[in-house]
Parts: sequence; C-alpha cells; structure tokens
Amino acid sequence: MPKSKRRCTIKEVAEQSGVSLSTVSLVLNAHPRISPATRERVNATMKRLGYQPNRLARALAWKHTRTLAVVMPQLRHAFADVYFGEIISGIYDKASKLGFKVLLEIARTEFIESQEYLRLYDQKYIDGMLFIGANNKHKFVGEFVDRTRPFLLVNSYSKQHDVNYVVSNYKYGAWQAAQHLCRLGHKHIGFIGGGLNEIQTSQDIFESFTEVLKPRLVVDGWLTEEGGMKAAEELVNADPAITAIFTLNDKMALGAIRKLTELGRRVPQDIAVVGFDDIPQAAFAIPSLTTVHQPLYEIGKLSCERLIELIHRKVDRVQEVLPIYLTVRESCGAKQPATLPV
Amino acid sequence: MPKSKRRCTIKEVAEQSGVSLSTVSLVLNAHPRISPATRERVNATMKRLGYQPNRLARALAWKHTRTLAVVMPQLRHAFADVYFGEIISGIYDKASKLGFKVLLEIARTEFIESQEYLRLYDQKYIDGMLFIGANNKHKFVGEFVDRTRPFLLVNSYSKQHDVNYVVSNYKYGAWQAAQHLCRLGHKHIGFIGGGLNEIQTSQDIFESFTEVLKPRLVVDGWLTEEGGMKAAEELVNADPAITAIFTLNDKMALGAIRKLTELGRRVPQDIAVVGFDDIPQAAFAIPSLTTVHQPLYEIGKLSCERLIELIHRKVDRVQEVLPIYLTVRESCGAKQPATLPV
DNA sequence: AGCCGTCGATAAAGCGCTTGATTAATGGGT
DNA sequence: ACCCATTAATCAAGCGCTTTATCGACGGCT
Repeated sequence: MPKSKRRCTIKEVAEQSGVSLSTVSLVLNAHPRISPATRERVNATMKRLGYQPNRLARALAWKHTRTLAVVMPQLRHAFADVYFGEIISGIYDKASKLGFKVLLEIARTEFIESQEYLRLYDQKYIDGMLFIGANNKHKFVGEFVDRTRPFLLVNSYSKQHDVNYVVSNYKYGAWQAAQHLCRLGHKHIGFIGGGLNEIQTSQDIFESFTEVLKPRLVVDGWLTEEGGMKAAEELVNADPAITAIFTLNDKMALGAIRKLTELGRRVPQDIAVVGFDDIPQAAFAIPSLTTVHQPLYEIGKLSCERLIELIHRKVDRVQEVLPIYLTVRESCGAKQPATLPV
Repeated sequence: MPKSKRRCTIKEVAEQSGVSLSTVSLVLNAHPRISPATRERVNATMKRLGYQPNRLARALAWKHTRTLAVVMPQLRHAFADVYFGEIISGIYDKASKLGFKVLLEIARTEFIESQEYLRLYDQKYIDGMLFIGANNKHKFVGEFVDRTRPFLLVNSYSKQHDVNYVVSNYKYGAWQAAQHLCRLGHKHIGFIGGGLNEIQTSQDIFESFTEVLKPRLVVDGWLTEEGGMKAAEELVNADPAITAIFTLNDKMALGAIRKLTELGRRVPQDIAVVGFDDIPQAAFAIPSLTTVHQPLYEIGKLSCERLIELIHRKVDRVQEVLPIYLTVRESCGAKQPATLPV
C-alpha cells in the first residue's frame, strides 16, 4: 500500500532497502556509480513506499529551484486578454516539457515598489523571469542590464535598457499592412494608435507604417474596444474623406468597426479597416478582420526556451526577432465577404 | 552597500550584529521574547546587508510552502479565454494579499496520468490547489474527497464526488433568462448547448431553463464561436419558426449572431439571442448581448480565500453558491439598440 | 544574604536531501 | 601471493533556517 504512510523520507527508503541514505540519493539522481542491481532494488522500495522526494530539500541543496516567474503588467483584469493567454500557454508548455514550474505574477505597483521582482530571485522562489507586455514606464527593467539574474522580455524590447528579449518583427508587420493598403489605392488614412509614448513596439509600428503611408490623422484608442469606437468616430468626423483606418491592435479595430457600422459607414465598402495581432475574434468579426498575425504561442515557447538557456548559461544574451505576416480577410475589401450584411 | 555581497545568510547577519544565529531567526519571525533593543539592532544590520531570507530553507523547516496551484483544463490554447482570465485574476489578487504565491498548471493528460496533481502536494510544491473548469471526465477529482489535501473547485462542482467548491448559481441564472424570454412572449425557442454530458453546470442550466420554457430543438455548439455558428444554422433550418435562441455561453451566442446575420435574419427583430457568462465582448457585439452575468473575478477571490482557510484549517469544508443576474442588452429585443445596422 | 521567578538570549537538534572525500571490495597483472 | 587500479557503496559535512529546551543574569522578596 503506497498510500499507507503519508510522510516518507529518503531515510526510510534507505532502511527498507538496506542501503545507506546517500545511496538512495544517488539513485534518485541517476548517478552512474550505482550498480544496476541496487539501483533496481532501491527503485522498487521507492515505488513500494510511494516515496516522493521533497523538492524543498533538493532545491535547498542544489541552490536552484527549477521554477520561473511569468510577470505581466496590471491591466484591467490582467489575464482577461487572449494576447497574454496565448503567450502564457506557449510558455507553460515549454516550461513543463523542460521540467520547470511557472509562477504567476502581476506587475502592480506594490510588486515594483517593494522590489518583489528581485526578491523572487534572492529568496529563491525562481531561477528566471519572463516579462510580458513591458513598456517605457517599467523602469525596473533597467535593473536587469547587468544580466546577473536571468531575465527576458517577451514580445517587447527596450531601447533604453540593453536586456534580453524575443520579439516579433513589428516593423515588418506594419510595413506589410501599409503596403497592402497602398496597393488597394488608399490615400486618406486614419491611424488609431495606443501607447505610442510608452510602448516601443507601438512606436515601431507607427514609424514603419508612416514611412510607407502618411496618415491624415492620428488618434489614440487606448488599445481597447471602447477606445477604438471613440477613435473611429473622431476620425470620420474630423475628416470624412478617409477611406481606410489602421489600428495598432485588433481590439481597437473591432471597436472601430462597430462604431463605423453604427454611424452607417459600411466596412469595407466605405472604409477599410486593418488591425494588428490576429486575435481569435478577428476571424469571427463581421466583417472578418484583415490583420497582422502574431505567432503568440510560438513566441511564448521560444521565450521560455531561451530563458532556460540563460539559466543554464548555455547563452548569455538573447535578442531575437521573429518574422510576422499580414492575414488578409474581409475588412480591407481585398477579399469578398462570405455574405454582406443586409 | 546592500548590493555588495550577493549571497548573505542568517549567519552573517548574526555575526555582524553580535548576536546568535537563533536570535536573528527569532526577530525574523517577530518572536515576542526578543528585546526591542536587539530587535532594532538586528533589523538594522539586515537592512544594511540587504539580507533576504531563503524561503526554501524556511519552507523546509516550516513544512509548508505558502504557494498554491491554479489548474485549468486543457483548452485549445488554454489561457486564451477571458473566462479563465477573470477568475485567475481574482485568485492572484487575493493570494498575494494573503502572502501566497500562485503556480500555474494545465490539466493535460500527462498531468493527470502521472498523478502530478498529487505530487504537487507530496513534493512540497504547494499547500493547496484550485481547479477551474472541472467536468465529469476529470475523474481524478474523486481523489480529493478525503479532504486530506486542501482542494477546491472554482465555479464548478461535482455530483459524483463530495469535494469543496465555490460556484455561481447557474440554475437561478438560467431561470432568469428563461423567464425573461417568456415574458417577451417567445414560445418557439432554440437551445444551443455544449458539454451537456460532461459539465455539471451546463446540465444545471439546461434543466433549469427547460423547467420554465421547453425548447423546440436542442443542438450542441461545442461552447465555441464556430460551434455557435453551425448550431444557429441548424436551428433555423430545422425549424424556421423559432423566434429566440438561448446559448450556454456567450462565445456561442456571438457565433450564432454572426451566422444569423449572414443568413439574413436580423437580431433581435427576427430572432432574439440570449447568452451566458457576460464576457467583455458581450457588451461590444452588434447587437450587444443580453446575457447572464457571472462575477468571475469575485468568484476567483472567494475561492482563493476559502482555499487558504482550508489550508489553515479554519474550515474543513466549503460548498458555496453565489447569486448571479441577467443583464439585459440589445440582443433580446427588450432594449432599443443604439443604432440599427443598415 | 539567599532564593526564586522572569526575561532575553543561546545551543543544538532538526527539516530532507546532495555530494566530494573516503573506504571497502573486487579482480587483473606480474 | 601481493599490489594497484577499479568499481560500488558509505561518511559526513553541508544547504539556510526554525524552534524547543536550556542557561545566565537580574531584581524583588523574605
């Protein structure tokens, strides 16, 4: 009955199998200097006793924890966003494949002011940290430039601080979107931004887009549906001649489409809309949304893999840029909608 | 310079402040038998040295970890769903307020078959576990009936296994939705289900709804947007006379609305649609969705609070049901839409 | 002056596991 | 037979902190 005795330590296993305590430890760690015979015997009694090594004790001796933290910024209700969900999902899958546990953290002010982001390492909660959704306001990122603690930005990067990151090629994505709109003949463009002053990748999109196509008007949509609605209204009121709107993310694009529809503007016939991210709803919107697809799940996986390489000192610096591509659907007018709304 | 020496243990603090090692430990734990004078002195040198207690060592001695696991079922890309996001957000906030860390887990087959859900406790990763999104297929839940390990189902419960849970009053929610449709005069109802055989709360909704209003037709929408689209099409094809559709969740409702629109059926003029959950997009859909609001964030907070009470043995059983309410918007036709789509 | 009760601090025995140094046993070579 | 190189298992010293029992000193009391 493995379940009979709850707490069962390495010592009991040793006694029960007639070997020393250290021998048990050695088989636990698959040490080569143990003969197959005793290895077998010890393994058997471990199974019989239902022995489970105490990982606190192991970690204490090892001096590392095999867990990493995923920290994300404080959003309305932080996790309520597919953007983060996809990334975290990728991180988790890779982490558990590599035998790591993942701890969840939210970068609320208390987390930052109390320097919890350092204490997590120093108190031996984690071996490394992944930060999703960093922006210029997150000054604490600068404390990782010395690369003393394994740390990596996920799908963002910093111009001020030379830290590790894995990021998709926002500039190239924006370039494609602009090119596409350009080819469709659009000249009067409205741009709905968000976080242009704080988020490096938002700046990149803006810069890259405007290099190809100069927008008539730029308004802030706060990266939310509501903001997208407001921004779209501003745009068409301020300049009724615009024929296309580009938004920094899909949520705003979806909001914009809703508002335009309410205002009697047909999308894409009257106004084309192009988003960024390719969140799942983009494909189900009416009309479906043309947008730049980000391989979020893959980014999560890769980030995790690289972080663990940093932890193991296989590498000591990672700054990787992944390619991304435009996904053409109905909202830009280049593709025939399945059925036009009446 | 607190940063000068990286690794700094309790021993150094003891030496530097001229007291014994155990004294330092006692002030660390705010033991009353320490004089204010030495407490002050020790605290000062701790600050000076930038000392951080090693929580592995502490946990090893304490025999508990002050961390809990949040486990969720394996979905397409598990976290990519606001439903879970809101709940986790609530859990995190409460947990960190109470000094607990949260570990993320996904109940994929490997997690279950290797009994990782038990090892997490036995190997001292966690003190307790929160399971979101349980269904009848998750047989391992039965292993927690002995209440030997703190465990709690979040917004679900089980009829087969007597385990702890915090759940919203699905039956009452469904009753309200049915009543509402009834008062609006609908008689020919289509019901889009999902997980009716596996998910207890889905069954509850179905039962409670049909007690008030007998649906003409019941089809499965797999709880997804795509499924909702398919199901809606089936429904109107099979019985063109139906005037209202109720769906088990908002994602399906949104899919249904899209499909109905494509088919030239106006919502709500031709067909009313009512959903369940009140996900953020529900308010931004065209038309906005009438749905039963679930206080997901609050459920997360409460679940976490109760779990920690279980851990501390303040309680030894929790089975709580929270009230929920219908939110009336445009899609049921009871409320004038802001602007009708052309 | 002697005794006892308190209070504040310390000693020491863990918590459960790791690991380099050490010892014991084995077999091959001469 | 003896020595040495291998191989296999054990010893023992940690890893960094907790906690109970113990000890010493001090002051009040008779």
